[in-house]
Amino acid sequence: MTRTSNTPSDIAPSDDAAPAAEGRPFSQILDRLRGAGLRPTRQRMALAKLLFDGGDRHLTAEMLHADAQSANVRVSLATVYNTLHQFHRAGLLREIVVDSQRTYFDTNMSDHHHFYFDETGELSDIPGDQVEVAALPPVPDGMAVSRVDVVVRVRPADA
Amino acid sequence: MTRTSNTPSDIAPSDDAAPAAEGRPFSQILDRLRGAGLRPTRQRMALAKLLFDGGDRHLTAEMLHADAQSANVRVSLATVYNTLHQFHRAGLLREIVVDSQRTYFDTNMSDHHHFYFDETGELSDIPGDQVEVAALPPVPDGMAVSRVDVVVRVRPADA
DNA sequence: GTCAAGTTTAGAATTATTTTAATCTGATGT
DNA sequence: ACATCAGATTAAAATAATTCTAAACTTGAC
Ligand SMILES: [Mn+2]
Ligand SMILES: [Mn+2]
Ligand SMILES: [Zn+2]
Ligand SMILES: [Zn+2]
Repeated sequence: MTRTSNTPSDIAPSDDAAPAAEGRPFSQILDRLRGAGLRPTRQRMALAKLLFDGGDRHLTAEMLHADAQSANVRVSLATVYNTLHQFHRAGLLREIVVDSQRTYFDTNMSDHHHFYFDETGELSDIPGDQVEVAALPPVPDGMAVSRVDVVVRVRPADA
Repeated sequence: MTRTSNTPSDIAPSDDAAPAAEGRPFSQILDRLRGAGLRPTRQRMALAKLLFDGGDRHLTAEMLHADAQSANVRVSLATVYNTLHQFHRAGLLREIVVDSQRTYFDTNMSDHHHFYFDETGELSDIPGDQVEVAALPPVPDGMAVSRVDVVVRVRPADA
């Protein structure tokens, strides 16, 4: 039992023998970070947990930061930004541009597109197979497509 | 000849009998502004000219402001922003989001999509008929599609 | 020409994000 | 366990795009 100090004991101020309301996949997250060459620090672990534990999410740095505070995780906003970008580079998150003035990160890495609700600034997924982008024109010389984004902007239908 | 002071005489410091190198469509622009319920002020006329005189363009407020300065048109950046948004509301310009941190305006109002060159931050048009977005999923209840944007992100092919 | 409403603008304010530089922590070697 | 240091976190300052404020100017109508 050579445990140095790896155990993330204070990720949330819960009892030691927590009721496992949501918290098994520690090793999963750990592996994910390790696999990405990122040290599993307290804050990265906590953020990863918040990000990946509950289904697909679209969020901004501010939102994740708020989430963290709610969960009694102490992280600076700067770290949230750092972490989001690192996760993005590591291929764990997608960055979505639908609104200048707000950068969204998407935990859903599968091939898909988005509805964007202009009013509320919210995003929702459109499964990749429900949109068909047919017949792309030839890509400019020496260039390669890195991604095709389809954004369906919607607003409340009037009357 | 009841001309009060409508003649935009100092849009550029050129001779009075200019060689017409590029400058006929004054009435066109005038009508466009009037039609949009916007007073044809010196700065709006000048900006409209810069915007609509030479083919399709994708530009930011800063870019247009620089353009104006080059053309010896004195406009504040605030006015450029105001004007771009007014033109947009009036349906003379399209606003494109491809890069948080930069708002592009597009003088091409026809139905079309875009290539986005991540490296350089440039945009180029893809004619509407060269992309087919087939099979959109049902739009969420009470919502109506206001626009479908397809952005093909490209980058230099490596090797 | 007069006047009100609409415009322009300098400069301050806001907001999202990045940078700085100092401090801390995790991993490794002993 | 202990030292060590590259890598991580952070408070605070800096940046950059955009918007706001309020005062000064134009426009269009009468
Ligand atoms: Mn954000
Ligand atoms: Mn801009
Ligand atoms: Zn998504
Ligand atoms: Zn365009």
